[in-house]
Amino acid sequence: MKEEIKKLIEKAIKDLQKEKKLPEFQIPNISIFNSKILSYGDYNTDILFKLNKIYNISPEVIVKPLFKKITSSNTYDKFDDVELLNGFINFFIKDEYLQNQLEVILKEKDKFGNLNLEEKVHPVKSAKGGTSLKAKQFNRVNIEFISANPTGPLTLGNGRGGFCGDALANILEKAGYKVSREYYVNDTGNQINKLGHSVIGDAEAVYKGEYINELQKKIKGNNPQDIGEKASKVIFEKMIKPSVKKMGVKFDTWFSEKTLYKNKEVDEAINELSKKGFTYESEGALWFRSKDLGDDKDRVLIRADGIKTYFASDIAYLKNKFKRDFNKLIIFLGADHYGYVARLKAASHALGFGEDSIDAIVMQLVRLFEKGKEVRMSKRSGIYVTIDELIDEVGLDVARFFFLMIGPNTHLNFNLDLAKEKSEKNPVFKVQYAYARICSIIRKSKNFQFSIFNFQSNYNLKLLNEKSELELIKQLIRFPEIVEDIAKDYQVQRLPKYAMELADSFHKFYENCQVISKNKELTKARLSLISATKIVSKNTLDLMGISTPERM
RNA sequence: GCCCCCGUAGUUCAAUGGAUAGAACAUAGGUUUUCUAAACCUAGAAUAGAGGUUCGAUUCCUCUCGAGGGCACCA
Repeated sequence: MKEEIKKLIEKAIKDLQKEKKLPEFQIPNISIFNSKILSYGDYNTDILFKLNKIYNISPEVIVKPLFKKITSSNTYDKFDDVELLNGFINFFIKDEYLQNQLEVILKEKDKFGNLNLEEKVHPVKSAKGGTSLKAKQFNRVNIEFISANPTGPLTLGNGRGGFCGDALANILEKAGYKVSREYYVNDTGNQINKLGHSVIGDAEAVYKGEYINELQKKIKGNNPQDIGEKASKVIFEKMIKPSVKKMGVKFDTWFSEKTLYKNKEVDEAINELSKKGFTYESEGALWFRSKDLGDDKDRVLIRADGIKTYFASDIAYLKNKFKRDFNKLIIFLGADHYGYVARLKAASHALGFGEDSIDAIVMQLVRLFEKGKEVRMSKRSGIYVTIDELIDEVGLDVARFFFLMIGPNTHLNFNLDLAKEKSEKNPVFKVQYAYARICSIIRKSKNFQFSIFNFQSNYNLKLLNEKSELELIKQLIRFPEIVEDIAKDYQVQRLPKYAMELADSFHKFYENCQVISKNKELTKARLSLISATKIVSKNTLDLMGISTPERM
């Protein structure tokens, strides 16, 4: 709907420009809002303010002709009213249009909300000022998340990134992108050595916890590197992979850092940077000129002792991803890895891939609180809550909803006791309950020869004219808009919020309208409505990876 | 010291620069002979502080206060 209003306004402005009633100018991005207040319609736009601000077009000049243009086109097959108020244009959707949308939902079913966003990518301006002819398409997306070192169990922080990454991947797929989920396994390097020391239990031990004690029983020896590798394999296979499975996340690729070394890709990457003049030697080490490319300082690729840094393999990894033909990389990072962003973008630029091919989503850390005081979580101290513990305590659905509700920029204060208590009152149940209620009604409706699978277009949907019925349909048609918004700004928390609003609208409808009644026509119309609601609820919950119980 | 992020109701969180700042939990009260009361209805309750930009600021800018993270030839 938002898209249609946008087009309507764009066309009106263009027409006025053709008629010389408006000067030529590039039409800015037109924002369409869901109105918060009934009297302001269903949707509204602030475009008049924008035109005034950007092009200094005084309202007197534009308001009347534009408004006339909008209202004179065949607008009224969709709107009851388009009105001008306080500088906003408010749109009131026609009931009939809403009622007809149910048929669309019932036909598209699980495909309702599918988009083709990659076709809408804007042309890119080149550095010289011209506009490049080939529109840049970010349609093959690689999304990397969790990527925790194989040195210990997955923590709440890993879980947060995991759930958000997985949900975003689902949403991007829904929006029409080809998406690949990837976990980067740092199976070589210094931390493996430290893990070895920890298992041996010598003076250089850094990791602590029950699992280290367990590993000590199984793995014997005194070569830290050797033991570290063995231990990390066990951790990866017996802890991380099962946790990921428990989280309901499926990765397409588990990418091993080691293979980058085996295949000489690290050397190749360094050579390429050197050839292009982005490196120099100093104090016996090889440096990358990241400072020239927007980073705080230059970074070491090969240390004076000949060991390649983690960052060197990171560049090789970056190159590898682009070589696999991905043109958009999304990387979820914990706030403690914030420093990577600038150097990764620098590396991407140096390798000849645009900086805008990489989107780093920095998730703020999860902080653990107990009895009002913060407990510092760290794998090294052995104090942390694992994602397994949380799922065991509250269940997967609650855990997912819990993390998805919170925006990535928010510092999350976590209290396990509160989470347990909250699990019984978690809003996810309100959403699932709505779904179960719908299923229950449909089960009871068998006598009406109604089925979602054979919706008859002769059902009289015009009977759906109660306020709560129309409000519910308005929620339903917002679904594709929500998918689009999230695909663009990655703010995953909009999805659980929408799920709650949808459930809310359904529960209100349920209180006001009896679905199964003696009135057969009305019953069929209302069954159509709740069936459409069932579809959209399921589509929403599926994107979040949350189950849809038919009974509760 | 420099960089990033945050500060919103008693609590946990929302709000692409838009109109009267939303939920949930908690608190106080109400609703069930009708399709599931894990629901619905009602009430109270918030933008850390001071300036600035704007027709309009929770949102952008500056400063102050407060919390967290990052600034390695570690990963």
